[in-house]
Amino acid sequence: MVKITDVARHAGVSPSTVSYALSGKRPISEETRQRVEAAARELGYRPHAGARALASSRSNVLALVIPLRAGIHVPVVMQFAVSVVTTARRHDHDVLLLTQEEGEEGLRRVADTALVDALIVMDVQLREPRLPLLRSLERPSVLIGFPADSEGLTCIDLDFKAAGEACVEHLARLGHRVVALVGSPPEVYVRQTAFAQRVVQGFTAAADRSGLSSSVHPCEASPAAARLVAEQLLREHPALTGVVVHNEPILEPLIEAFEQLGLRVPGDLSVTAICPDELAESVRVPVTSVALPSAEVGERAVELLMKKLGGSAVPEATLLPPRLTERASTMPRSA
Amino acid sequence: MVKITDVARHAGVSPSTVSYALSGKRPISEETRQRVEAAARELGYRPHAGARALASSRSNVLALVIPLRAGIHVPVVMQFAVSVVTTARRHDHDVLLLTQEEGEEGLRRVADTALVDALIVMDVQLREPRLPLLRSLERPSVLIGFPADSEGLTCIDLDFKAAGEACVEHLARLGHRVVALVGSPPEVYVRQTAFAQRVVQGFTAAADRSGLSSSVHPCEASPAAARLVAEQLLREHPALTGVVVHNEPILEPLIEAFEQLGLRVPGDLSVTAICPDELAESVRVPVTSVALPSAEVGERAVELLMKKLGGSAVPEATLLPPRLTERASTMPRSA
DNA sequence: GTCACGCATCGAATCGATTCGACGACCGGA
DNA sequence: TCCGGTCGTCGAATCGATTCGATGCGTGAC
Repeated sequence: MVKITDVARHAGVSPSTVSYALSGKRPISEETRQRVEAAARELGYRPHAGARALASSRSNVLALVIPLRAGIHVPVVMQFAVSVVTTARRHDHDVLLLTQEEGEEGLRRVADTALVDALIVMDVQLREPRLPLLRSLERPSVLIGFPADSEGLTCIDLDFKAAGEACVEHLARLGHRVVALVGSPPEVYVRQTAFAQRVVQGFTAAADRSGLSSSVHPCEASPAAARLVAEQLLREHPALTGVVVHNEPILEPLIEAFEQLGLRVPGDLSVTAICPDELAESVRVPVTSVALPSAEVGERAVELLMKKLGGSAVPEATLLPPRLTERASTMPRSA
Repeated sequence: MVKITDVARHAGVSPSTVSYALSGKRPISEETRQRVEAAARELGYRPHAGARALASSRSNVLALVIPLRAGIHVPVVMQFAVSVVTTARRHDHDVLLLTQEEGEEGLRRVADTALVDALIVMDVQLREPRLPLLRSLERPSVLIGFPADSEGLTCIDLDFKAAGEACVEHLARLGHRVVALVGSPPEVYVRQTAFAQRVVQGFTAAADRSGLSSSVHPCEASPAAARLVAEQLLREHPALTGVVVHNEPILEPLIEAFEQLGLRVPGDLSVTAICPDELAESVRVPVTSVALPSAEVGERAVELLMKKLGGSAVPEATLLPPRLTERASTMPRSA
């Protein structure tokens, strides 16, 4: 292993000068800097991560806590994770992967051992048990999602309430009067996952405001369950002409089920969804949707952390406004 | 931050004794050990990761390189990653997440800075450009998948060739004479992903051995593409009664397409797949399948690394034998 | 010509653990 | 009683960087 003293000797300067030349934390003459850089390059010098962390009390590693529970759409998590890693690398940081299984003890461990400088926590619940811990850690964190009491924490997410509203308003504008929300599996609501509830809030509020008749239907993430919900909807709400889907895996099966029941999309039924654009576009009938911007959320989350690490203040709440893209699955209600 | 000297003082011993008491690397009297442990617990002592890494030249971190390319089934990657993290934790290690985007430079960086002790590389190609680098690193690695020349490396994966064979043999045993393989998207073959090719090899070899007529059909991962392939199969191979699917996202759409074309599964067409059990069971007609044991592969990969880190020799190749589970999608060919 | 100031560099302390060699106490055997 | 050998503990060196304070040199002002 080549170390800083090797570089120093090779460049004819002291170790501290090497450090300053490479980090730029103190002015170094152009000529010396070039010499140091050349020496480092020639010898293939790589600062030892542990030594650096010890001396600088910065590990340049972020922790990312990912969920692994049922009812969460895996590709979204993955895309988010990739975006976090990519953005972190742009800021010269690496990413340590933690599963939720580790729980609070895991967070405490990586924070207290100084293994990481900061934390990103996904899948935040409305009543989030980890909040006291996160507040007490000496390391900054960013939550993906909004707990009930986010006081003193930094949170970011798509504005799911506004997303629910946007879908309803879009349908209302097209003249639909009876709408339904097909949501996530029941367990997602039972454990009070924040974003699922907010969609319901927005959906219901906007429907009430616009005087629409509305109903909410949780649904398991299986094609069979989708068919059941489709049948139930037609039975219980015969006048239904607008559907909002917030459940990625069943988007396509649900539309198929409707069509097999004799309803054309969008002819008889307009469908909108809250899901990744990629998914909305891959359905046979491309679906009008509010994008789930996982990549953007990941990127912004890392950037918030970097600001906090840099000592800057950041807003406690960052709500990304919904972006609705019209596609082939919605049209004005036929008279 | 509470450090080892604090614990030492509190327990009335020297720092080195604390270290030995907690690590067990030297015999310490039962009584002192208890005192040290009590002190550590009371003060909430957590060894500083950087300091520990510097002194012991072990970071207790593994690197995991995940693919992010098209045509790879995301849930499999995710399940694998989770299993790696979980197993690593059991061995007191953490996991650093790298994307393939980082390339060789990323591998070199984390290895040379001693940020990680060892590496796990997923999505290995037949002609794998990273091999020379991996061989030259001073840190052990495990590859998920088999490159063409795996000499001197440690590789592990499902035995995809045997998996392809198992599917064909199952169909042959049931009396089917004309079989087809619906495979991964073309780009997966073009870039010579090892596992995809091996399935084809096994499939073809077993079909030839059993005197079956066989054909291979790459397929994009979209329902529309599945429908096209279904139509093409019926057109070009009217006598077809057995299908092997090696493409997770289209498993369900493909079966639906067959049924819409008037073929009953398994009545007219027996279908087997190579995919996670979970997926095979969630299809409307549960599919006879060879399991894709991502969790097991992840676990075994970590354990191989731990052995290597411990100085033990490990086998260069670990091929997990295929495990075929009969479900509702296959039956003997009707006369 | 002298003094003060600034820039570039150096030396030494520091970060917080692990680990090696040494030392004292205690034991049993001769 | 003396000696060799364990067992348990300590002290000091070490890992490889960063960072603070100090120093020396050159420059410009008076």
